[in-house]
Amino acid sequence: MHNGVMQTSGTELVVVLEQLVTFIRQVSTAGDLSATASAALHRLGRDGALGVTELAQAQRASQPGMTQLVTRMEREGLVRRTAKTDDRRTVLVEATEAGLELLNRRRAERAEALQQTLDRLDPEDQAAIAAALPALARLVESRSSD
Amino acid sequence: MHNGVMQTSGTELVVVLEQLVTFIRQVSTAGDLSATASAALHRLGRDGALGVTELAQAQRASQPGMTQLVTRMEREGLVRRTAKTDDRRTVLVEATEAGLELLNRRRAERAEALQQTLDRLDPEDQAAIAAALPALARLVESRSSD
DNA sequence: CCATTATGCATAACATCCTTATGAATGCAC
DNA sequence: GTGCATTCATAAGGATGTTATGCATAATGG
Repeated sequence: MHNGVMQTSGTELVVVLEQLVTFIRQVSTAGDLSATASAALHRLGRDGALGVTELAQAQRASQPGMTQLVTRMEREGLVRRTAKTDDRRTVLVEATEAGLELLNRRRAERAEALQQTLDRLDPEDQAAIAAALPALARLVESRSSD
Repeated sequence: MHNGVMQTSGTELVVVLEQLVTFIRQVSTAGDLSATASAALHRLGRDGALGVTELAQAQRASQPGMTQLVTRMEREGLVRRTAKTDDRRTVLVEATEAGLELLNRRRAERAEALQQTLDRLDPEDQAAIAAALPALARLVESRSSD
């Protein structure tokens, strides 16, 4: 490549990401989750039990909306409400086994679809993407800690 | 780890993309578009005028749903309905200037937010991402032509 | 060339999922 | 304890999606 300045362009990255977003959105069909439901379940899978208000803020959703979403997901067996021992106002929400399994299934759907597309690329392109993965991981990492 | 080949992993890419997706979703606030509206407008901006049914299929939405969405976006001045000369059943939908401008504004929002995060990365990470951009562009390119 | 069938869009009725406003229970500060 | 803050739930309504259906136009086949 160049040895000069390799300017990383947010604009170019956004254009690519926009298309990957629609791609991913169309591929993940298992479980019939709304966007908010998917994101909330994802969060619970990563961070463990959270309060309803906490979860709502994390998803930029209203607290009543999150209460209702939790009720729906609870009815479908994806999450469980538990009491917080030291504060009886708080309701902790955690993913059930079925919820975690659904997450994995959806991720597998996406991964497989992506993999098929990756496999059709030139080896050099595949290598370039593979080489950028750690950097992209750090990008989202630095993002989530604000 | 256990082999020498630089294997591009769909699974790892999906994990990173999932987080970038939520990031982007939270950043794009201009115009207050639904996910479907954003995707449809994006499509119109890229591919020009399309029929309502065509547009619905592209977004995996129902045709009546797309009719209603087009009606709403038309009311907001984002798209325009025009007649197709050689088939009077078909209604062609195209983005207006205001629609295209809104697309650009949303993209700029996303790009700026991403850029700020990119700027905080190590130069090597920035370079790795920049180097992977053409490959990622080809990835989505090969995707959209199916 | 006319009857039949297919296609494309719109409308109606309804479901889902979000919002704001508000209430009830619990915790905290004084 | 009284008053205020916090947390979740409920109620009511709005936005946005769905399926079922109708109407206009086009294509097809005797």
